[in-house]
Amino acid sequence: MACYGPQHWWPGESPFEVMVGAILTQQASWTGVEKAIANLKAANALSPEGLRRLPESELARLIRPAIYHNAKAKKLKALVNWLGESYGADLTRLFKQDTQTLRRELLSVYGIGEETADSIILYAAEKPIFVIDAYTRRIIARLELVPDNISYHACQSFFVSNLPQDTRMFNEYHALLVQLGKSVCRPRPLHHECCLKDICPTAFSAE
DNA sequence: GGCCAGGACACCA
DNA sequence: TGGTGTCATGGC
Repeated sequence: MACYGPQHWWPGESPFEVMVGAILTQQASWTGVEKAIANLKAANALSPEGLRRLPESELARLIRPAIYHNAKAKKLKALVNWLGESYGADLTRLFKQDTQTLRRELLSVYGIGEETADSIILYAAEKPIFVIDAYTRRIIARLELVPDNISYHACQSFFVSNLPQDTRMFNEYHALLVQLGKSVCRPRPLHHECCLKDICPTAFSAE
């Protein structure tokens, strides 16, 4: 359990940094995302206003290590423009809405899909919602807890119905799933699942 | 040199 | 509505 202890996942220094990271990490490794965020910080542009005043081409150049830089520059521009126009770039105003309203709002923004929206809600707004990513799907499919072709919503419901509604729990559980998912990529036995059972045994008793 | 990583969107049948 | 193409870096 020690090696899978508290993961301190999503190392963003601010909610806005988490939001930017959530978009940059789409189909990308975190190492590239870290470099892109470092570039934004160095350019003093890691803020809603900072990104808004940055030309899209320059923004794309700065986030180049995160791959798909042109597409993601467009998405980040859409995010900060929406934030400015709808919430005066005030994240407190955005996050004080109830979870489902916040989710609908985020999903209306170009470039934010279900996983990205849920990541923002959990890690930036710190509201209890379960993030379903490729690793999570891979693991529960391997464990035959759900059908292979399960939808995002159904997969999310599986965890929500079996876990306490606790932000820290969802945060830690998701982090552990990603760590486990990386292990599952290699031909390694699934004894790691004991870590997840340790946190919430009920999730694994429901088959 | 090839594969793949913490997705989302546009387009088409 | 579901399947497919596109985006397009960097580490291993």
